[in-house]
Amino acid sequence: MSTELPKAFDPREAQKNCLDLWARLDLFTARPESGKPPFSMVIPPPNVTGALHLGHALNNTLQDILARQHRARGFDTCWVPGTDHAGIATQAVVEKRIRDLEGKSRHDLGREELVRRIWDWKEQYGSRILEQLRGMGCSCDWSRTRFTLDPTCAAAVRRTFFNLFKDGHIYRGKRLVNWDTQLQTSVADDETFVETVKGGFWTFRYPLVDGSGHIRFSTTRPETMLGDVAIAVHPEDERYKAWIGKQVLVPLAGREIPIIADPLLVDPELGTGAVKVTPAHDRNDYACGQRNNLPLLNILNSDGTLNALCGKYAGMDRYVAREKVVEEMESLGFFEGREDRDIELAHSDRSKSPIEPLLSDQWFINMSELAEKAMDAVRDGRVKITPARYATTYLDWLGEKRDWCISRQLWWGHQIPVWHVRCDKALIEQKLAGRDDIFWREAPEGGFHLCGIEDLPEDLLGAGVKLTRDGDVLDTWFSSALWPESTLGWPASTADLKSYYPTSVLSTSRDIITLWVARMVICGLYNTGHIPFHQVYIHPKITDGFGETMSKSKGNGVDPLDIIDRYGPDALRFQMAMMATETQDARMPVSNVCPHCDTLVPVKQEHMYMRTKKLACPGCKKPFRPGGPWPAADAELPTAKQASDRFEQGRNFATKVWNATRFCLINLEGYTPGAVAPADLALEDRWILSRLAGAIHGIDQALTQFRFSEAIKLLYDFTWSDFCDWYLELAKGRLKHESTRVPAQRVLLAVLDHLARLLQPFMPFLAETIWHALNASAPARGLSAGRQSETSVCVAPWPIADSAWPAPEVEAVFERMQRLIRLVRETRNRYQIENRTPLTLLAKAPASIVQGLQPLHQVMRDLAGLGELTIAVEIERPKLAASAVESDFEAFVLLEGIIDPAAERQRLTKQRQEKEKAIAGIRAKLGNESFVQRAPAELVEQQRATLAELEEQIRSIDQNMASLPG
RNA sequence: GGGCGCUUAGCUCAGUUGGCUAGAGCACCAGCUCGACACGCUGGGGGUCAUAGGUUCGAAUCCUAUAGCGCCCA
Repeated sequence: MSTELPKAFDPREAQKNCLDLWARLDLFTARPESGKPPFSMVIPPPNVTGALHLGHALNNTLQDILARQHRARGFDTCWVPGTDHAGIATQAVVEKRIRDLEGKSRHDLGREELVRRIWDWKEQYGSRILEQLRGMGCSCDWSRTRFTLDPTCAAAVRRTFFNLFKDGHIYRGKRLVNWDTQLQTSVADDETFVETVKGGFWTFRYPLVDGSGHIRFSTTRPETMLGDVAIAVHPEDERYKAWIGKQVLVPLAGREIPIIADPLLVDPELGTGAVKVTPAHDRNDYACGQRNNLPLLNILNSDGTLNALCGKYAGMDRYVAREKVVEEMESLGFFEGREDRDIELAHSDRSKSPIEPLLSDQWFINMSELAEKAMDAVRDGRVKITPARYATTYLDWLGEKRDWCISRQLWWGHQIPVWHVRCDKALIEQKLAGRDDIFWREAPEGGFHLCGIEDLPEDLLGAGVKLTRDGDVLDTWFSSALWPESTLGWPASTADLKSYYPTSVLSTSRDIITLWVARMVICGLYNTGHIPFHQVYIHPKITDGFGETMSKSKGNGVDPLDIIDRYGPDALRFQMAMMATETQDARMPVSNVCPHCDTLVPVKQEHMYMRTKKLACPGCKKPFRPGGPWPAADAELPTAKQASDRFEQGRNFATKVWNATRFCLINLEGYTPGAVAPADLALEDRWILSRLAGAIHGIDQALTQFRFSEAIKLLYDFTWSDFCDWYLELAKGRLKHESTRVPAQRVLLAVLDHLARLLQPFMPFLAETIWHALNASAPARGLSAGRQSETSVCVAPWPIADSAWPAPEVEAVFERMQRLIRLVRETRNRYQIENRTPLTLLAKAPASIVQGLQPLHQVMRDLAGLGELTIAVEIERPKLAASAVESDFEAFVLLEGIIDPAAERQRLTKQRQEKEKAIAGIRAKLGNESFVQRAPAELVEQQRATLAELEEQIRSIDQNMASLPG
């Protein structure tokens, strides 16, 4: 009953079939009631608006390997998928769309309508990336899919905020933020970019109040003089030492401010050595203000105009005011001059407008106490970070204990559950007595802050006292920080929480160790009293061929969907695992795929950033547009997809495994399942089982330590070099004879069965397809009793090596045989002897080795193409032979009769003459002085090297001639 | 400025606590359509392990310095 498989593995077909099968069998749903030990992970939730990129492909392949391997090992595996609402990124996408399509701003729509529109968008596109992950084979528990804004997560956010507020960890304070005056929101540091703009550098002076002189200083932003609260000088600066503590007058404001000493803010070598201090509008000044207890004077409105504090400048745009201020200072005689200067200015990613540092009211979490506990969790090993060096990143950052600003001036997100009210304290005390779902405290700006677990009605305190809800939303990282417990149902005490929290492993990228990992530990400990995960694995980064991070705007990225399309999901996963080495980031050279002829054209650096608009294919000479950040399809030129030939290895491997299976199934004639007694195992069977045991052990070890690359390499080498190159070749002989066929089939199938199961976590589509092919032809297989196999390889048990398999002595014998066969093959190649011509091999070795090799004689004859084979303790040294002398044997491949010594001598003589001729040519060149002096140095060097090589070759030829008899 | 990492074959990377002649894939060369596989088979060439010192019986591996590259934080 042999079934012949199609010639090649079809990844597309396999993907479709497997996804259907897995969905139908519902294999990935976790079952806390199963009684199995739990293994759980939460996915780092990708942005809802996002699409799959290589980083996702990498991280989720690695997580899936862990999930699948643990499932196979009998763990109740729960891998929670989900997406993140990604505050500003998502809001910006939808806002831009509305602006483009309808010409409306968010203020035109209003808060409620905008949020509704974003939800619409989310419903439409929000599951795209999860579908793509499913297409990669990720075995998430899709029934547990979460979204950071869904009711379950919202409940966790609400409870956490409430508790933190009640416990006094949350406070309201002032902070300098990056203010986008156009969108009128603060933006995070990583949402800004720096651009050089033309600006000015103005020098002014302020008079000392006691009339003893003037102090000169320079600035790039003259309008901020309206908010100056001090002039700072270096304490060691002899020019100003005497003036420290004196008062100067800010002429525009009529304000007297002190001259202070600050060694950190002031560099006495630069400019005049005196610096104006505007703590409300500059980061460095702010820090200086904190150090020196200076007041904060905010001079800006949220739209970038000057505020009421600025007198006659109030309401004026800051850039207009800049000019007016200079004019007035000049008319007062305090202006000294201006020079042009290039200014490095931060701009908002979203609106492209210049960022204004602005002092504003924000909500903060005080980190002093919370951070310490999170540090302890890593220090005492409850949370283990791999690679260990990243613990430093974690600890250093938490050690700074910088308070976490959790408010954002956005509409998309969890609105802060705090209501402001101004009324008598007595009223609140009276109305809220006995309420444990509402907590209140006095607000620093006057009135009270009320925090509720549920939304509070406006008239909570009575008709005359209106509650106003805080308009800000929480930082997206706030809800992400609760992800491990919120996805599992906290604050409710659910079965999931009980079974799967703390989670087993968190796998993520190194650049969010601080933003995300540290905060999850903080919140997990605070909310549940337990760490959120036992292990943190930090995966490497994939860069392009030049070591640069891949990005859309650079056009140097590879789209995983293109890779799946071209090479299949298993090839993508194979390569991702292959690249996950411990020490360093991996480069992935990127190519454009010629749309005309499918040639891979490597991306060069000059092609990036749309610098090259048109490329000619080196293959078909036709033009195309390189892939990358192109705005829209070009009617004139087809745009290339991007790919990388690195993925060929995985594709080739899949084909190799496929064909090994095919071979096996073609040779199933007469197969019956049944046990193979150890005594019935041939030497090569014992060898492959020993190798298999080694591979299983190595893969297990590697995966425990997150050495994904090592694991897949072991599997690759075992499959290709041991199983295919040797074992299959050896089995061919036995499969031909009826007497030896059945045991050979049984072992072959057993090894292939193990291979499919080992492959499953890494290349699940391939493994599953093979599994089904095996099930169709040999549903019962295995060494012991011919075990009936599972419907899906995903639930087939992870291989465990039999303790009887490892056989180092067998491996030693086998390895000796391989060396002997290679000697014959090498000789054959060297003398260009046809495969059909039988050779004679003589080997001299100690008795034990002679005996060990005895069972392999037939196999050696087959694989080396030997007519005669003698391995003995005593051998007469032959005259004409290729020889190898090794520690455990001496071997000769007879050439007598194969090669006529006279003809061989003639051949060698001719070869020698050719070499001599070449040498003569090069010597002539090198002897020519003008060549040596004027030719490029590397060319000369290369010629010299070639000369040396040729001379060496001549010596070898001479030795060969000398060994010829007669 | 502070921290972390990297530099090994033409390219991309392995190389675990120091230990035989430093490995793999791709690329290259030669030869193979022999009943799994040309996305393949067989063999081959190719490395001063960034540089300079040091520790050691022994260093790609440990230490110091230098050069170059990358990332994070300020």
